[in-house]
Amino acid sequence: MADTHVRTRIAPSPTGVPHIGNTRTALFDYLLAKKYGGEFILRIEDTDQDRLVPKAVEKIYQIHDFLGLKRDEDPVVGGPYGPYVQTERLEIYQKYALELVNMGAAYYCFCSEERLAKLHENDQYAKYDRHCRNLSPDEVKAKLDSGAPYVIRVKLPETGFTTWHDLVQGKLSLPNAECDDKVLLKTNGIPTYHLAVVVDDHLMKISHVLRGVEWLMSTPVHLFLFESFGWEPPILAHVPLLLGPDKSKLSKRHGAKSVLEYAADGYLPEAINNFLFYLGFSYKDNSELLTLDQMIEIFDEKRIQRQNAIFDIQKLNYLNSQWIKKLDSEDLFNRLKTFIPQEWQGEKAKAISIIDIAKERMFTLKDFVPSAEYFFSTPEVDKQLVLEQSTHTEEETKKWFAIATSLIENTKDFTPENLHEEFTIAQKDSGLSPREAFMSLRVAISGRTATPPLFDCFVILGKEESLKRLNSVFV
RNA sequence: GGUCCCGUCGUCUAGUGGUCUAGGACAUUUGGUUCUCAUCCAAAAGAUCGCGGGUUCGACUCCCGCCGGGAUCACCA
Repeated sequence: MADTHVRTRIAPSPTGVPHIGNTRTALFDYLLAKKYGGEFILRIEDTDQDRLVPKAVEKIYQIHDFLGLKRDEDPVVGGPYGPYVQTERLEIYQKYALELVNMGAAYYCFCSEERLAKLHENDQYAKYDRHCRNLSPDEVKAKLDSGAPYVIRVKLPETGFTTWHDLVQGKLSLPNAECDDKVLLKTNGIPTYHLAVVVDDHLMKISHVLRGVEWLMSTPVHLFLFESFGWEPPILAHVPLLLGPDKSKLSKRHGAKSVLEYAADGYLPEAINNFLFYLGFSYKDNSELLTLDQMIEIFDEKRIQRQNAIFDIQKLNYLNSQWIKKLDSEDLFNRLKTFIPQEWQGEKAKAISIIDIAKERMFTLKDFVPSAEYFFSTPEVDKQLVLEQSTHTEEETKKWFAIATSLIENTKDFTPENLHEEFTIAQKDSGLSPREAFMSLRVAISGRTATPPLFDCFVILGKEESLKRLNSVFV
C-alpha cells in the first residue's frame, strides 16, 4: 500500500439526508485518506432521478462542513477528474456500457416490466431468468431497429466464485451463481449504481473503496466489471453497520437522525466525530477526547471491528459534556449563538461569565438557556418554596434575609470568594445550617433549587439585582 | 428460503492456548468533596466469554455442529 497513492471517496445519493450511520462511513473514508496523505473525494450519485430529494445535496455538504471533513475534490471545488455529479457524466457510462456489450461482458435485455414482475410472483427472491442473455445478434439488431426499449445487463459468469481480500472483512469468497445479471444501464439511459461506481472509481483513481457492508453482496458484479475492462480494482473495505437500540439497522424509518439534527440538538462536531470513531474502533478506553488530527494518526483501517455496533446515545452525551467542559467559554459562546435568544446576544460578557459556571453541568448546547434564563429575566419566586428551604419560620427567615442583604450592600469586595467568606461567618450566627441559609437565598434569586454556586450567581446578577430579588420575597 | 458476515458485562470494547477466579470506558448504584445541582474522586454491582461437541496437559482464544443477530437477493442506492 505504501506505493499506492491513497484516494477515498464518499458517494452519497441525494435521495435523502444521510443519517449518522452513513456519516460514520464518511468519517472512516476521510481518516483513511488523510492517514496516508491522500485525497478525500465527495461524489454525488444521483442516478436515481425518481427519488431525488430537494436540498439533500446542500445538506450533505453541511454535514461535512460541520464535522470538518474537508473534501479535496467535490462538485463545488471541482478537481482533475470531474465532473463529480453522476448525471453530468451520462455519456461516459453509456460509452462504457456499449464497450461491455461489444466485449461480451454485458447484453441487451428487452424484457418488459410485466415479465419481470411475473418472475417474482411466486418467489420474492427470484433472480432474473436471463431470458435475453443468449439472444442472437440478429434478434438483438431487429429489436434495436424496431426501437424497442432496452436495458443493458451484466453477463456475469454463471458458476465459480469471486474472491478478494477485504481490508476489514478479511478473505471473502462469494458464489457467482448468487448474483443476478444486474441492470447496468437503465431504459432511460442512466446507469445504475453498479456501472457508475466502477467507471467513476476507476476514472477518479480511487485507491480504496471503504463503504457499508450492504454493498458486500454485489461486489462480485463490480469486480467482474473491473476485470472485463482490464482495470485494476481498488482495495475494498466493507465496514459494519450502525444498529438502533433495538438492534435493527439504523434507518430513517426507525428515526435515525442526521448529523444536522444532532447539531440542532446541541451536539458538538468534536463529540460526534469522537463518538462515531469509537463505534467500531477501539483506542485505549474508548472515552478519550480526540481531535480529528489525533484520530487520523490513531486510525488503522485493519483494526475496524467486523461486528455491527449499536448506537448508544449515552456515550454521545458523555463525550459531548466532556467536550463542552474542555472548550473555552468564548468559543462556547460562539457556538451557542443559534441557541440563545436574540436579547442575550448583546450581553456577551455576561453570557460568557455564565457559561464559565454553567458548562460543567451541560450535556448539550441546548442545556444552556434553561440554566441561564433566570440571570436575564426575573424569575417567579414562591415565598413558600423559600421557607421550605430555610425550614425556619417566616420571621426567622426574614431576619436572615435582612442580614444577607446588608452584607451584600455593605461588602467592599463583591467577589464570590469574599462573599463566601463573609456569608459563612454570618450564617454561623444565624441559627440556620449552611444548607438552609444558602438554599433559601438560592431559591430567592433564581426560583430554582439547583444552580451554580450561590456567590457566583450574586456576582453575575450584580449587587443591585441581587438585592432587588432578595427584597422582593417578603413584601 | 439461498448466500455472506457477525456473536466477551445493558452499550463501546481489551483479549490471538496458560498472566483471565476475563481488563477498561459509558450507563447504573453507593460513598467522599460541597451551599444545591453538576463536576471531581473512590467503590460496588454487572459477562456461566451464544450453546453443544471435539483437539489439547490446558480454550474466550483452534476445529465441527447448532442457535441467535445482521446484510443481501429492484430498470434504489
